[in-house]
Amino acid sequence: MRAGALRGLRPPGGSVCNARLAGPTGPTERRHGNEGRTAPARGASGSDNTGRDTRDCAMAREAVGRPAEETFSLWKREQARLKARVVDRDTEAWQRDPAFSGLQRVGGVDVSFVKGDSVSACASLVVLSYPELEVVYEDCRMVSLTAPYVSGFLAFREVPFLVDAVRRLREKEPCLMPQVLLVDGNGVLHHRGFGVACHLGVLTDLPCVGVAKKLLQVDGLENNAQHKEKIQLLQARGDSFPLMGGSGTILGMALKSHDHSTKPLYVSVGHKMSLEAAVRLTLGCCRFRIPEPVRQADIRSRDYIRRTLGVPGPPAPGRERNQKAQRPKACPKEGSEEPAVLC
DNA sequence: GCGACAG
DNA sequence: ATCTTGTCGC
Repeated sequence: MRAGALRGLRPPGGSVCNARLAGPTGPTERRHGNEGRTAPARGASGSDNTGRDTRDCAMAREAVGRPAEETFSLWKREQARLKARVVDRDTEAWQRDPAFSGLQRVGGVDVSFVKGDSVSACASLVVLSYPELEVVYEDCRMVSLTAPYVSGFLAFREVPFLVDAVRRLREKEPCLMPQVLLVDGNGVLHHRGFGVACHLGVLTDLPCVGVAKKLLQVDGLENNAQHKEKIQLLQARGDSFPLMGGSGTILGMALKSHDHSTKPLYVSVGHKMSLEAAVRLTLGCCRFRIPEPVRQADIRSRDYIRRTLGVPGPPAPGRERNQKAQRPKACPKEGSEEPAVLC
């Protein structure tokens, strides 16, 4: 990688012992459709389903167990409140341009996990030049998740750390602020029309696109035989078909992003962008099946975890990898081959 | 008991 | 998300 252009690398953050957001669950939980199911338990050894383990270690880990029903009420209210701020049309000039001229920086975010742990994770934000798709900024940071994964509420688990990353970028390298973010997950293709891509978009005020690897089965959408037939009809990179919800609204598009990929991507509007532009941009960012910004965020966050856990050395002092060129350049060298992505 | 389930 | 070896293909 071009170390000279990378910034924002940080030592692992202190593992703050956050209090759990939601208390242990009672046996009277009610579930609605496919939503709101608890993530698979990952107890060290024989895990009992009595909810005991979350009690015993309530101070140490969290993000396990099912939140109280009251928490879901709060989360739903918050989603409804923020949903009113979503803009589902193009707001920037480059979005209307066939070649996206004017677009220079595309961001990608992701959260990767430490294998046997549902709390420790690495949140990453990368910025790539467009259309070169070269990484010009990287920020990986260890975080302690406080909320468990519950389908329909992914944002409450991951978004706070992604907003933090955007804030750090805004403070330290505002010139590298991406003009759009590709998010691993859905936008308006969601139980309540407000997925993680919308959530992050509203909180950062950045255009966002939701890119999911699997179909979220909501509003009548099903990964059934008919859906699979449509997928098989996708011939070449760029082929797509609309995902129409029960109300007749188009919630997103299934997109074949690579000539040799069987599974499509599920693209939906996050914020400040039309579905048409979202699909076109996603395709413009694909060297492989996964859009490069999201792919790089994923690769780098996993590498960060591997390096952080793999090197037994002192976790605190011996940090700082080869930070060759600290300054990527607010002013790249004359005649440099650096893509012109700066302000 | 089995299956479903954005990440 | 993560657990996992080889395997098929460019």
